[in-house]
This record gives sequence, C-alpha cells and structure tokens, in this order.
Amino acid sequence: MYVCQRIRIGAEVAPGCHSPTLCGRLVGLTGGAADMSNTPAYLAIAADLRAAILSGELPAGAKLPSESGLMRQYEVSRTVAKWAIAVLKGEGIVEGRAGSGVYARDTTRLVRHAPGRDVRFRSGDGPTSPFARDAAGAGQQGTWEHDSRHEKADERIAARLGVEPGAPVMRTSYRFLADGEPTQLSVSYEPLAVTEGTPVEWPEDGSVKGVVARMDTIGVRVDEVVERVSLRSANAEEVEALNLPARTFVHTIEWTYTAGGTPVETADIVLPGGRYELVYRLPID
Amino acid sequence: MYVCQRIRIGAEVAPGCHSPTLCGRLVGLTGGAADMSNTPAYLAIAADLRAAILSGELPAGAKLPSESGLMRQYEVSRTVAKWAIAVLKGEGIVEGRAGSGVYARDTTRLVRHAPGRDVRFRSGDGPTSPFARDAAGAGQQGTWEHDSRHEKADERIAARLGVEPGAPVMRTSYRFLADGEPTQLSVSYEPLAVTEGTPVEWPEDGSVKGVVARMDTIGVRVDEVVERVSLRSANAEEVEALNLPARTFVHTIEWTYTAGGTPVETADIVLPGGRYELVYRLPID
DNA sequence: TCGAATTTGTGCGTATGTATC
DNA sequence: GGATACATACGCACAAATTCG
Repeated sequence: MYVCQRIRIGAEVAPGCHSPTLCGRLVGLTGGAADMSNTPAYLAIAADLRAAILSGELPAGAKLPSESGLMRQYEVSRTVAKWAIAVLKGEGIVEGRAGSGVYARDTTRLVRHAPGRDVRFRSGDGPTSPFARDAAGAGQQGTWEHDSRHEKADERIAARLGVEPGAPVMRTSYRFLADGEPTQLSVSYEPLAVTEGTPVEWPEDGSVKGVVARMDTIGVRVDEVVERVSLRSANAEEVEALNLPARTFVHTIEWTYTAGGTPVETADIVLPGGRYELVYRLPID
Repeated sequence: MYVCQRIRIGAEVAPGCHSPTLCGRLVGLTGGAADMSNTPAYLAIAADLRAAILSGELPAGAKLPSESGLMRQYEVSRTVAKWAIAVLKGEGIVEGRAGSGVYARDTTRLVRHAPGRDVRFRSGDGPTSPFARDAAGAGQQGTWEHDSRHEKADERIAARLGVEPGAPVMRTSYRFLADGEPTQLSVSYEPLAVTEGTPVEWPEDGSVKGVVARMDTIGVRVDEVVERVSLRSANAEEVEALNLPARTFVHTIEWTYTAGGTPVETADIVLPGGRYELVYRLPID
C-alpha cells in the first residue's frame, strides 16, 4: 500500500486517500456528481458498484468482481473490499453466496395496489384476490398457503379490533407466492363475534375471497380500511419464510377494515422492501 | 482468544463458536426464541444490543458499550465488535460519533397522515399545512424552507404531469423541520399551464397553503391523489439535508394530484425511514 | 467421482488519523 | 495535553460452499 501524495503523477489528489487508482477516478468525477474527494475508499467503491447496478451495466443476476478482483482493480486491501460489499448487502441490492460470488439482485419492483379504489382492477373477471391481481399485473402467477385457527386476542390485537383481551378471534396466517417464489407474509385476525357460525367463519373455506366480499355475503358492509406503513429490518423468521438474504429491509403494513366504525378484520403484512412499491389511490374530499 | 470446545464447562456448545461467554448465553436461550446455536458471534452480539434498544433498556441517546467494552464482555476481537455495531448502523438504530461513542437513536416514529380523508384533522382551526398538522399531532412545531422557480419539465416529470417534455413548470423544493430538526424533503412540480398568471402561481406567496386549497381558489377542483411508496437507502444529499447518519433508509413517496383526470401537481417526498409511519385511510367502494 | 482452486463468511491482530472529553 | 473512542485501513487464517477439470 502507498499513499497518493507520494506519487504525485500530476493529478490533484485528496490528502489521506490510500488508493491512487480510485483517487484518479474520483478526482475526475468531482466536476460531475457529489464531491467524493473525502469519501473513504470503501464507500467510493460501493458507490461505483451501486452505480453500475442501478444503471443496468450490472443487470440482475450478474456477478460482481470478487474480493481479489476488487483488491487488484482499486488497489485496496481485502478489508476494504469486504466493507464495500457489506454496504451494498446492507442496502439489499447485492447478495453473497459462499463459495460462488456476490451477485446483483433484481431491483425491479412489484406493485402492490392498496384496496379501495383502483379502477383498473375492478372488472368482474380475472383473479379474485387482491394479491392475485397484483401478481397478474406483473405477469406472474399468484398463489398462497394459509393456516387458520381459533385463538384468543392478545392486548395488541384486542385494541386494534376494539374487543376485550382474550376475546375469541380467527387467526389466519398466509404466505403468498408469485410464480412459486415467496413474496409476502401476512397474519390476519377477525373477531369471531362477527363471523362465528356463518358460512365465512373460516376465511379460506368458501369460494368468495377477500374480506370485503366475504363480509358482504353475511350482510356486513365494509366501508373503510386504515393502513399504517412502516419499515424495519427483517427478523430471522421473515428471512427464512421469504427466502431473503439476511439483514434486508421490509415494509410492514398494519391494516384494519371497519364496517360502520366497527373493526371486522386487522392484519399485519410483511413485504420485502426492495421488491415492492406500494400504490395508494385516494379521493380528495 | 480460545475456542469453546477446549473448556467444556459442562454446557453444550456450538462447534466453532469462539466466544464462551456468548455461547453460554446462546445455549441458555435456545429453548426460547430463535435458534442461535449457529449464529455468528457478530450477529448474536448485534441481536443482543438490538433487543436492549428495542426493549427500552437502552433508551434513545444512551451510549452503547465501547468496542473495548464489547471485546471484554463477549470475549471477542475488535473486528467482531465492529461488525456487530456495523449491522446496527445499517439498520439505522444506532449512530456512531467519532471520538465519543455509539448511541441508540430515537426509535419513536412520527406519523404522516396521507391527504384526503383523515377526519381528526379536518377542522377549520389549527395548522394550515398537512405537514404542520402532522407535527402538531406529535406535539412539535412544524416549519419549512422553500425555493420556487420556473423550469422546463424533463422526461420523467412531463410523463407524470401529462405534458410535453420541455413544457414550463413551477418547481418548488421544500425542507420541512419539526422543532427545528429537518425531517422531510420534497420537490413539487406544477404545470404553468394551470397556474400561470393566477394569484397562486407561486406556491408559497399567498396565505392559502396546500395544493387542494390553492387550486380551489382558481376554480380547479382537485379530486384525487395517487401516492407511490417505495424505500431505498439515502443518497449523499439527503444524508446532508436531513442530518442523517450515513447509509440509512428512507421512504420515498411519489404523489400526483389530479382534477378531473388532469394532473395539477406531482411531487417527490423523502422521509427518514426509521422515523416515520405512514397512515392511509381509504374508503371502500 | 474426486480433488484442487476459487470465493465468501467469519474471525484474529494491528496501525493511523482524528474527534471528543 | 492526554486518554479514550470511533473510522478507516493494513495484514492474515481457516471453514464451508461452490466450481470445474
């Protein structure tokens, strides 16, 4: 390793930069984008690779240079190469496979249309569930696994459903797949006070799919949904269930459907962050 | 350093684990939560610290153990302590300050109510702009900086506004502050074909705030907004403008307001991901 | 089928700069 | 000014997974 100042090949170079190759690049770039003259090498390399991925130069599935390759190209140590890759992993745009390499992940996003009003998908034919519609919109086949059971509401769910803690609820957990790949998780809760003994008590038993339609068949007119959108890093179960690389981000949606102000269903949805775009169409006044 | 197998104090220990202290903890935990017997030390330490932060044991602003402290507590090398901290930084829940320490960040979330229908905030009095209302809801003072100018629409904006590329638009960039702290960025575009020569041509000139109200005064009835929510890691400008630690995630919202199907404003909003929760209230049918 | 080469994942030790206290 | 702490960087080792001849 040597420091740029010592060579002084004529190029203006940032003090403290330990990579002549990289410094050269960066000095050449300072006129254009953000000023990188003081950027640490590992961030500059990450920025380089990121740009290559986002520009399409490294398409989804393409292999990034190996650590040894980066060491040669940028004249840095293995540590720096590792940190650069770690940054991109943290952003979820690359994925390492031990023994093989580091690969660019798919950055195209599936679109998830919020319920309520999206005119383009209201026609009578076609897929019946909201998820299947979104998948079809992306040219994919939407399927799902589910598991329903009776349970007692805990504090959190009781508050969201407006019932007493311990009240009986139907808990249904879903795993949604697009073209066979898991892409979405959710757990939904319905107060049994609303559905018990009706033909729609078990959400996936009948042919009618979706809360709104199901409730409609038993005379409950769902008229509003509130969605609370947040983001956090995926936990171990989610990484497992969604087949994600470790430490990626997810959208979480907490929704509650109400009929005349009474909650009839609440659910927690988890979507891989880098893979989804959420679309809301809202009427004004 | 020494390897667990060599001491065999009776506890069952994962092969290859280099931290007796940690292995002890983890073996003790395997009955409860996720199986960590094969978790790398740096992830196990990160999980430990994360749990302490999320449980409130380490409140916002609290100092985490120093690298040296972690080395002693968990009997690991500096490298492992660094990687553990790096994981938490990547998640945006801690922030390092050179020369000082690593601190837990505030994990409470501001609530951002989507426009349209939130009954609780429709009364005539109180703050006039949507942002000021959200800030007031969190007990904070909402203020903002802005900069308006005439510009020509680029490809992207033209497509969103349904005008020809190069058509004149009013571009207004905002930086919103809650109690003086920058918390939100946005850039909005309005086709001058709609507003030119009217009293609301310059968005921040008059006393009437907000697209809907402003357009209303010139007889344009805004009736719908579409929001597209995504997430990505913050770029250098955003880190600077929002005073974020490097490499944190942001929500991005791309919204477009329309009046009778004609776009009258489109904007890009950037919100620090870990600091915001987005709430949508949607009518059904 | 097998073994050698490559590559990542995890981990060790250390050094220097510089910000903070 | 000195001690502490993080940020960035160097070097190395070994296991496990993958690839390929």
